[in-house]
Amino acid sequence: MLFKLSSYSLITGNISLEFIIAGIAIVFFVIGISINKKVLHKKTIPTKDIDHKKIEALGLSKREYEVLCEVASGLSNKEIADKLFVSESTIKTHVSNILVKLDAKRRTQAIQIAKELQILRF
Amino acid sequence: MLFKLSSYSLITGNISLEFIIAGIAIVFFVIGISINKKVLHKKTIPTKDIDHKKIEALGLSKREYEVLCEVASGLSNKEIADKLFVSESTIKTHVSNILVKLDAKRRTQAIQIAKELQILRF
DNA sequence: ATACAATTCATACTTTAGTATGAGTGTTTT
DNA sequence: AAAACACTCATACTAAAGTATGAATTGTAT
Repeated sequence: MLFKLSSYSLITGNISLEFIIAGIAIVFFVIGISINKKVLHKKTIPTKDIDHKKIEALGLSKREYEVLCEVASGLSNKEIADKLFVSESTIKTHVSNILVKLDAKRRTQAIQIAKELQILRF
Repeated sequence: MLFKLSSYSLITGNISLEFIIAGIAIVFFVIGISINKKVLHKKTIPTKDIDHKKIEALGLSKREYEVLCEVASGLSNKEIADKLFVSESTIKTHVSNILVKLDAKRRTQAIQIAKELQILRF
């Protein structure tokens, strides 16, 4: 196919040779991109860094975000309380506020939403 | 630069024209791959596919794995029950069995463990 | 100084999650 | 056929999660 194209360029003359070469370059440039995307990077997903601006925009305080991370790691309120040296009551308050700010009904949903918002790592 | 290359091909004559075009194709093919890799996929991490063998090894049934996915998406037992057209009681049974098989104390922990085991997507 | 936000905690309450147990119905395996 | 398994469901219970309300403390901005 490549040789047919080059033969065709000989027939049409030198006038549009630059355009043909440029066309080939563009085609293979695109092929290179798509090959790389579909073959070599078949098993990748984009992972952006944590969006600190979005955390602020949501009105999440430093402590609330800290609690959110622990929730996402699978800890119970009591376990988080012990880890952060506060009462379970305090964690409950934080979690409640987190749910409101993330518009979630449950902590599991909060985790999902937080990840979609790129507030939490995967 | 592109036009200089094409001019060069005119000077050298028609003999190696195919090779020059092929060379250009290869060059831009590689450029396409590298551009795609370095610029567009700067923020990517490898994500393995779901390890179905591991699911089996854990003894998770098809239905249990189905429930696990819904749990991870942030749904409540009742919501999962409605989605799968079974009773909440059934979902509770499934979740309980999932926790035992994943050695988790809570559903949030089960989600974490499942992701570490590459049983769930991120 | 005072208004404000963040953090802490408690108490009381409702809801959801999770456990234990037993059991019925299919399907597959031996 | 009988055993084994997967799926279903119920009831009753305990534990954890989540809500509502009020309040004290501390640091910070005005």
